[in-house]
Amino acid sequence: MIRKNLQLLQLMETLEGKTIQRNISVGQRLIHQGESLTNVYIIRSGIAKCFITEDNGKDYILEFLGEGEVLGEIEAIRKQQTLCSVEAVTPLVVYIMSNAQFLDLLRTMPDFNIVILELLATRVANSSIKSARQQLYTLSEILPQLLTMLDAQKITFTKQDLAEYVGISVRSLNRLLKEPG
Amino acid sequence: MIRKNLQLLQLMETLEGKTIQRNISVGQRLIHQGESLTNVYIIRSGIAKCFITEDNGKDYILEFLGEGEVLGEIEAIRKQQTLCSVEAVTPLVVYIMSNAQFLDLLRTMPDFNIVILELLATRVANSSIKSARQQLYTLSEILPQLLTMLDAQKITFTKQDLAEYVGISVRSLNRLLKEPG
DNA sequence: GGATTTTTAGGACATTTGTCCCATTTAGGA
DNA sequence: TCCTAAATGGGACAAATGTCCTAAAAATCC
Repeated sequence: MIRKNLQLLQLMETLEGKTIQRNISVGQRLIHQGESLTNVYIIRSGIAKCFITEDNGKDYILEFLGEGEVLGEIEAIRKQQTLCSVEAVTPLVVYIMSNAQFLDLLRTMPDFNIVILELLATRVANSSIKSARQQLYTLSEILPQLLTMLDAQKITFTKQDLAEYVGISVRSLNRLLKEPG
Repeated sequence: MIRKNLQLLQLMETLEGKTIQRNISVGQRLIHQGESLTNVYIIRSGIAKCFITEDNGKDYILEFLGEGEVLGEIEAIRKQQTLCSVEAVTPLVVYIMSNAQFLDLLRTMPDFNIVILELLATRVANSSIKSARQQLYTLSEILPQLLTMLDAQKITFTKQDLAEYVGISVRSLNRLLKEPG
């Protein structure tokens, strides 16, 4: 539900001094879908949501990202425009490095390289599992698990965010929250 | 629709002699979901489908993979069991290397490393876009694009495969193919 | 404190999709 | 060529989800 990468977080701590940090307040948008990025961000603390806005105006939340997760790495590696937007769900502290710096670390620091490889592989795995679940199960089968996960974290999401995460309308979400119990 | 990676294909050609090849016939399953893998495969020719089977017995096709695409790299990098199955849709020729060999290439061959990084980044991007589309649009909005793509390729998929790719039942697919026209 | 905006809840109806089933067509094997 | 199995097409009904709308509750601002 909320991804973390403590390994990378540790690694970033060893790099302090070489990186800049910035604070982002709730609701502020760090990355705008479709723009060109010049920096890569790594979350030091807080939670962000990463979402795609489609032409019909609807949003789909891909993931909630927490400590040690990277933003903009896909774009830096592929040298393309951003495919999603990122917004702070709680106050954020992020490390900032330029694309060039990021690519350089990948090239020259084996530990960093392997951590990013693992992170990307994990992203593929998670997003594959998520979309398979959403396509093959009814929401009433998925929701219980989701609610359990939510209980485990201390943050409360808005209904809107929850609905966008599972890819349904708020109306349907409300219905589901009522009926099965 | 059918992913390819010509860059990696070229790279593999330069490595011939160091790798083994194998032929896979139509319908044969190369990778079984949940098993432990000891090898990484790279498609030299042909098309494979990569799919997840859920507990309720339904399948969801993540991608169709063609020339230069890799199989089992996620598992080799993460050292975990396979998250999906892979089956030959057309006859396949694949390069085979051991996990150790794959990880070694990543470590020692910068070109290989960057190609795999790009490939993983592209996977994340594609799968994100695919699931956002499927959640936010009605199938009747997606199907036309899909059919256009299909036309471009020469292979014909079974209705079953098509339905599993878009995550609906064959019945619904048939309905959609009738009505809008 | 009162006004305003955001969030939450849910009724009513339309649309989409699934399930179950059966008939027809196609492809392959003996 | 005949037989069987797989693939295709579609009817009828059920279930899931969306859309539109309205009202109450909660949060925010001045």
